[in-house]
Amino acid sequence: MKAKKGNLPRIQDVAKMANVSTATVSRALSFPDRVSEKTRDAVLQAIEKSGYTINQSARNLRRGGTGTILVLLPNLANSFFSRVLKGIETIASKEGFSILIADSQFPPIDEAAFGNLFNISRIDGAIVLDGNIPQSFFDRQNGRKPAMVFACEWIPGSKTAAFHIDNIAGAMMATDHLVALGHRKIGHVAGPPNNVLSRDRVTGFLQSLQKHGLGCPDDWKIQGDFTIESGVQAAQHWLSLNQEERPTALFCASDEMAFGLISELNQNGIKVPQDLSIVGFDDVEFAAHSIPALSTIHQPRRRIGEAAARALIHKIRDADAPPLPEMAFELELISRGSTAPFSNR
Amino acid sequence: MKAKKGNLPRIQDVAKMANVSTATVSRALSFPDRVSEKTRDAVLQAIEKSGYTINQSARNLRRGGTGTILVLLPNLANSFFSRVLKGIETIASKEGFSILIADSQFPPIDEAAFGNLFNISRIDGAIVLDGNIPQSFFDRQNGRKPAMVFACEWIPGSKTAAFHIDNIAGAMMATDHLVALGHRKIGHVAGPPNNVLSRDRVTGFLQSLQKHGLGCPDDWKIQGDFTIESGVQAAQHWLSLNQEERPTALFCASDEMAFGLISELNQNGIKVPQDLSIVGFDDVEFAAHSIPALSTIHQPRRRIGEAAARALIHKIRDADAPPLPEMAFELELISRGSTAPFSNR
DNA sequence: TTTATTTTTGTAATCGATTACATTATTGAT
DNA sequence: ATCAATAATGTAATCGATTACAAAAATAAA
Repeated sequence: MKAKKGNLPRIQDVAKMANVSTATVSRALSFPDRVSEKTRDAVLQAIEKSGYTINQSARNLRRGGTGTILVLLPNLANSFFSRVLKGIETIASKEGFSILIADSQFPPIDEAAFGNLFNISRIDGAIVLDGNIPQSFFDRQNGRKPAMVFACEWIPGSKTAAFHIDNIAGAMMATDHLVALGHRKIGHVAGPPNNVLSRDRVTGFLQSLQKHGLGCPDDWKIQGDFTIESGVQAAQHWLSLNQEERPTALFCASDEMAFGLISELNQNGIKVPQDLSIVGFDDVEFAAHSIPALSTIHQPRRRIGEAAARALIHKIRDADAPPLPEMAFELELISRGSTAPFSNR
Repeated sequence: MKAKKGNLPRIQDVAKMANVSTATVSRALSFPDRVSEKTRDAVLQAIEKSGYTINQSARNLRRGGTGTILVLLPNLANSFFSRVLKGIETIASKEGFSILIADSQFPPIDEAAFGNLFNISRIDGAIVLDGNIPQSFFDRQNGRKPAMVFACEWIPGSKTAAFHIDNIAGAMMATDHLVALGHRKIGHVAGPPNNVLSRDRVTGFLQSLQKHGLGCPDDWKIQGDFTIESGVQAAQHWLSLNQEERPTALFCASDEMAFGLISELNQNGIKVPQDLSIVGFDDVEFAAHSIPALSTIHQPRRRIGEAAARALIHKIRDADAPPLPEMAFELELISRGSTAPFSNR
């Protein structure tokens, strides 16, 4: 009962075995109802016996779709994204899509590489988690483009649906928390300057200060890039400031930076939160288990991933359907051990 | 200069535009040397002008390959894997392969889902990072199977090439370190019992103890599952032990568990390393920045990923070629702040 | 110049599943 | 029992690129 030539069994082989036409086999697989029970059983049995599996390339070619969605993220190694990915995967696999994952920063993606990935013959749609892809990469595409949504990050001004939290509000919550604890000298460790998230978080930070009649001198605004390492550098910067004029609290635009910061301060004998209060952003898994546990803004990463995936699949299935309703993702300030009331000492 | 019907431009359209046959266009793309410079330029120009991109499904169908490799990992959310992934991606993209990533535990993969993924018409090969896939899933396949290698984990007894460190040696290094610090009462927080890594690490742990004439009562062998949460539970277990008969040092089979452990102990007033020394395993990025910084066994995750990808691609290109030479991955004990010499107090 | 060799190009079959359309079988209504 | 309507199945064209084979063009050798 082998397929001839030592090759894989084809739909032809199954058809012959079950004494039906290839069309019937195809229908038995794709539209079971359109086939009588008797033949369906025969087909299924032939499939089982032959070990037939569908040839995806052939199906994709004929159907003009791939059942694959691309997830483009800035940094695979950053644990922040893995939860979002998990949300995407949950939905995608439930809906019968595979996901293709690519890292847009490493190796840095150029137009050619992008064009090769973001191609309707490879993918049905894409979820883009990187707001720094040049808009021109998308515009350059001819013909039918894959469906697309943004998640977490987005390109400002783009019309494409984007699923993300309100970063300004989040930053305000974090800063308000520090103010409420009695801090008046509050600094900020920012993300990379060309990043939308960084910008919104700086904005929220400043809005909160303004609301409370506080200001922030330039050297309390520390430039980082979301990595642990840049948190370490931020600590160096803080240590270099005049002891009397240092902030007594810092809002970090990411948990990772907060960890680097706290660790480096600790090496230098500075205690968090006694000497300095720190709030992070994201509530990565580890935040609850660091020492001290990190106060931070929780964002529902997994739900963001799920929402983005749902919206994308919706768009893939019917490009002209009205988009799914926007949803708001709730933020939550989680107060843990890294923040404490201001004390004069 | 549009393709007709509002559809994507096809190779036909390019051919017409460049006044050559489709065969020539195809050759200009796949074997530039087999085409005269003049026609090549004409073709390239036509491609540029039409915005043509190749239809991958058609190419895959005809060529009988997909240019895609699957990476099957147990848990996307675990930061351990992201570095390995990065290594895989570096090589894969350099060699012109895309990677398809799937999570084997969530949602738990069943035979049908596995068969759907691990299918020669979808992928050219797979890198499997999960040693708990039932062997039967692989055996059940008919016909030509995708190429495959294991990385990090593997199925004991399988003939398939596997790229991983010597876990027994690593566990011995970790345990030796504790012994060298003067500890005599040493416990172990193990990984999930059905996991090859756990088993080898337990073995190495016990071998080291034996070498030094030490033993380990059963209630110093704590069952975990590699997660932070199970580290927290291990701490509870340790705390529940009779104060006089507790281990003074613990070897954790993963850094994640060590973090959970240290954090929970800290909550209960136990200081690491003063009251208890702890070594982890893996040297995840955060290990250098936790408080205290974690002593651990460094494994070159990225290089493992690269080696696995290289070997797989080698196999894909020529299934019968002799396999690439095995390589040893060096381990390193990184001694940081979580371990200290035994003191009687 | 003529012939042999090599390079370049074209024609048309092919990969394997899907589906429009045509045909046959079945069911139900009268 | 007859006809209409519906269900089930089959035939063959099709998706778009690749490539075996054949033909034509260019180059080298005589």
